[in-house]
Amino acid sequence: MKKKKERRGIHLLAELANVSIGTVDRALHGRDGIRESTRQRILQIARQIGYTPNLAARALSVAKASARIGVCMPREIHFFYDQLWSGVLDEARSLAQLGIQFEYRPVRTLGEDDTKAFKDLLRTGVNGIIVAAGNPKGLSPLIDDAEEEGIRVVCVSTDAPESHRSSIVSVDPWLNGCLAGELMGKSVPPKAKVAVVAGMLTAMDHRKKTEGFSDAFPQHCPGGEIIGIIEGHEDEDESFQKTFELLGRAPSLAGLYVNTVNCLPVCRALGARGLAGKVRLIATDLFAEMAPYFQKGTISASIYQQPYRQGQIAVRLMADHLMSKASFPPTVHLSPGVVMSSNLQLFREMKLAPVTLTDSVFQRPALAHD
Amino acid sequence: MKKKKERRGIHLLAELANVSIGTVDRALHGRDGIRESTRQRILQIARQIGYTPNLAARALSVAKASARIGVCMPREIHFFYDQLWSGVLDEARSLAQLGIQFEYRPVRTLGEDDTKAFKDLLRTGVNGIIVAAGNPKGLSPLIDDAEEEGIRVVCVSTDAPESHRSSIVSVDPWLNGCLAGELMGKSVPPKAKVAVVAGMLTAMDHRKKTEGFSDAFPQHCPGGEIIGIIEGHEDEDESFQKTFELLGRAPSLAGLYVNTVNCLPVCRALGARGLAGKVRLIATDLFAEMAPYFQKGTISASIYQQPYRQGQIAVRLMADHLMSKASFPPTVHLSPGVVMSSNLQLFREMKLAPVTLTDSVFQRPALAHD
DNA sequence: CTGAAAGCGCTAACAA
DNA sequence: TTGTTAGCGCTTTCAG
Repeated sequence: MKKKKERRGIHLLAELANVSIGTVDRALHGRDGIRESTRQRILQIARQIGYTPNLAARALSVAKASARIGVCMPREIHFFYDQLWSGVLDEARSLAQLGIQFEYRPVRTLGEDDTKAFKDLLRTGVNGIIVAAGNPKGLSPLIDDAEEEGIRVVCVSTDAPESHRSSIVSVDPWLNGCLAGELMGKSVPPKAKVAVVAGMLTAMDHRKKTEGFSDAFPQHCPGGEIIGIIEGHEDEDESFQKTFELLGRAPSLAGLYVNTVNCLPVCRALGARGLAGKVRLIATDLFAEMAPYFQKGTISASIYQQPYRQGQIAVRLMADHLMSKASFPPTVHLSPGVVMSSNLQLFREMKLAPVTLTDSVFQRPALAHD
Repeated sequence: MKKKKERRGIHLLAELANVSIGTVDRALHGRDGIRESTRQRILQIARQIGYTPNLAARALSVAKASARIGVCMPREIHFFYDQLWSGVLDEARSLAQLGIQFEYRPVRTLGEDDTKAFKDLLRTGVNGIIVAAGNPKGLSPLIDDAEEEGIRVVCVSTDAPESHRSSIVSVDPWLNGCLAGELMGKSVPPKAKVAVVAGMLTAMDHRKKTEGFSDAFPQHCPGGEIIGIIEGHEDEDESFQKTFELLGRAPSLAGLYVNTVNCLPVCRALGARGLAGKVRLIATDLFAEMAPYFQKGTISASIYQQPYRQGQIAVRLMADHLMSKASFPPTVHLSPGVVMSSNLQLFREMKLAPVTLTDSVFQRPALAHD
């Protein structure tokens, strides 16, 4: 009696359909050079036995000819973007082992030269691009061109809403403002007067956040009023002075919402007026230097945009598509986190850079969370 | 001129060290049957060229003999645990393709028969176990035995702190309570009186949450006072009645913290007293039926324990260890999320179960977030 | 102690 | 239109 070897995967299918694995491959991948009837028969069987491809084998097989993902995001070493990069790089590392390659084109600051970097990526022949679109007008036509040629584009953190990008991973800025507004509305007394410190209202992101705040705050604070909107233009001195001046002018101010990362000057202005802890300050994003202000109670809460996860998810989205033809969700809107002094220490921004000791040449870096 | 083929990985090492790939393998894996000097030489070279193993190839090669992970968690179809299961199952699915197998032993409710299920898993010969330790006293010795034999145990959501489990993935209950306390303290006026609705204080988890709340609340509400702690014993009627009664007794109550998932009866009691929206209600966890109470303002906020991510992370931790000898972080404490009406819709509990259309037999399910 | 070789499931190039 | 075959990088077994 001939001992029949137990076959699996594509071989099993071949055996069941009485064809060769080559034919099975053609059927599964919609390649041509196969009779339609055979293809249907094979697909039918595949469905019946619940066939799923072994991705490890596929990755191994295609090894070099595999997918390449281009990444274009701001470098700006502090604050938000280095976490975004961490998320991307961590995820990239674990995908590298599945044969996916990465091409990085950091730009100095958001929107600076990003069209150039984007074109450059196109030229090097990537299959997908992840981009923080700081400059949507300039980028949109390029994105459309790329998509036209089948190169999928995922925006991360900053959108190019007019373009035909495949997906956007971000915290919706309007909602971000809403959450701040709700939190503020619930933590100041009725009829309270509050103000907003923005970067510059010409930036879509800051405008949307301000709008969200203005929409939500009155709903949660009966009779509440927004008595001022300051533009700090991301300048330390300007932010300080304008805030300082506002605090002088409106001594009854109950709350301040800073919708940019630049909250330190505002904290100092509050301190200088002796109002630290008196005025509810809701900030945006998180970085180590904010910690003391949380502890002193100067900052009441911060709306955290989960940069690490944004990076991680953008990469996974693209990789899942490239590896398994997964379709893109049109948008992935993460919920912003609320940071307060209680949970402050749990955020990765507060951790010392971990000592990564590679105690063995064949160890993968440990899983990171955020 | 003979065209020399470009070698990679283990073959490259072999070539450089002038040995066969078999020897390289022995060196890298600390297997015996190799002279110490050869091993050192090979490791040295590996380090120099920055060798990293191709995990896809490894997975493919070991295919069947690969790792098996056992999972033991409550089934309880509603609320928290089905999200925990989703996280586990989604992550499991993508790992299945890398040759990792899963063995599931759901228990009916937390702590029920979990020692039996755990023993069962040990018997089937898994290499790692993920368990929601509802019954730490019973489980601890079993966990210790398992670890003794090299079977790594990761607790998820509920800890067995006395045991030698390799890691715990959870939201720290004390901190959970703290965050609720801080949020409450900041959203009621000074000298406010608030109360806590717990499940039963004999449960460690509920006690810790209550403690955290009691620690944090007074710090953030000058003169604030906790005037009552109710035990609802997870019983709808009891919770309703006790809350209703409390609200009658203490009409000046400004806030209520419900530290169990069972907040609906409390919402109803508030409604019955005409206090919905007047008393700040901070709940715990999230499920679809809570939505209308958010919209009406009955529930001011909820502390979200990220069950989906807990499951996901526990699985990844174990897989990374089993596949790449990654070491376990002793604890992974996630930050709880704050759910308010603004961001409510972004949580997976609020989404309809998505229609997963498998438009191709070889498609992977799309990435899920939380 | 070390080398050689088979095979994991899949893709791609070539043969028939 | 279909079949055959050579790898992808690694583990494992069997010979030397």
